[in-house]
Amino acid sequence: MNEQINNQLKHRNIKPTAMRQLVLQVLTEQKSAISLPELENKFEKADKTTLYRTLKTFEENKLIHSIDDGTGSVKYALCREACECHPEDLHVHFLCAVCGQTYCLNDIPVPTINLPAKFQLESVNMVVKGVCSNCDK
Amino acid sequence: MNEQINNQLKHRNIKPTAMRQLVLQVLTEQKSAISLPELENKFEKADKTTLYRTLKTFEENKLIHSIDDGTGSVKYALCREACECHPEDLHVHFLCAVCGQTYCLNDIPVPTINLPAKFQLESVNMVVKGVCSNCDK
DNA sequence: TAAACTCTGCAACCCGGTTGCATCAACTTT
DNA sequence: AAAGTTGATGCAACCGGGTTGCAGAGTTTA
Repeated sequence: MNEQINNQLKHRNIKPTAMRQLVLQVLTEQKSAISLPELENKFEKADKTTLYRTLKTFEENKLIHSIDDGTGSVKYALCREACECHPEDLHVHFLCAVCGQTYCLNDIPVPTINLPAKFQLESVNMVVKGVCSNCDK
Repeated sequence: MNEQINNQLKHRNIKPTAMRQLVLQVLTEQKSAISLPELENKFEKADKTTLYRTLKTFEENKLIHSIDDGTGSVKYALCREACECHPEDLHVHFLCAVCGQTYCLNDIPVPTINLPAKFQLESVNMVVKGVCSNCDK
């Protein structure tokens, strides 16, 4: 049993059940964000609802964050350890129009926006669409 | 018959049928972006498919642009007359977490992003979520 | 051990979006 | 004007992601 996985769950106050360990394992192995339907396919036999609720639990506890890249299904990716999902933690996401993968551009923070008067900012979703370095050969 | 409406359609090379005139009329009256289900409700008797295809035609011809604000239904808003929906035409959108309305912040262009090497940019979707000036009383 | 609680799995549902197909309207061609 | 062509419209049905209700399995607590 991977101790690292359990520590991550513990760190976010998530009870480490077998399902959750497996799901976190899969998420850790991903290089790009993964959707619920994609996650389903990673398992031979796993219930959609359980995976759905697992992802929700992970998101509520800020172990992962969700990305709506406009492809029709929300994708999920691991948060960095210190992440609290506040506006200052947010980064840009990149959707490749060729391979359909969505990547966290962790090094690119979401630019600050000067909103009109009396507009309060809570969060920002910024998705850049284009061709990724893998597909631009 | 509103001549203005017909000119707009003509300007974008869209044949001015009765349905299209009506839909454009509704879109023109909106202060915020409108979704397909919302548009359906604006009409007593109108088929979802027709409205759907009308919006698609409008979008293809750059009369309107679509906004995925993460609420589950795509919203649409009029483009400005000279808009060609190129990256430099893009502006920020604002979703109010209280009233659920989505506004075009036409005066706020999407900030330029320096992508990693070999990443090509096509377009950007930037949605700021918060509380709008109407709800912040 | 019994009670309380949480997690899991199945079934069913909701809803936005989309497609196929038949019909209708408008515009061409002869 | 009749026939033919094209595109727009309307209906029905479908698809797929997301979500909820509920019962049963597993875990924790007293």
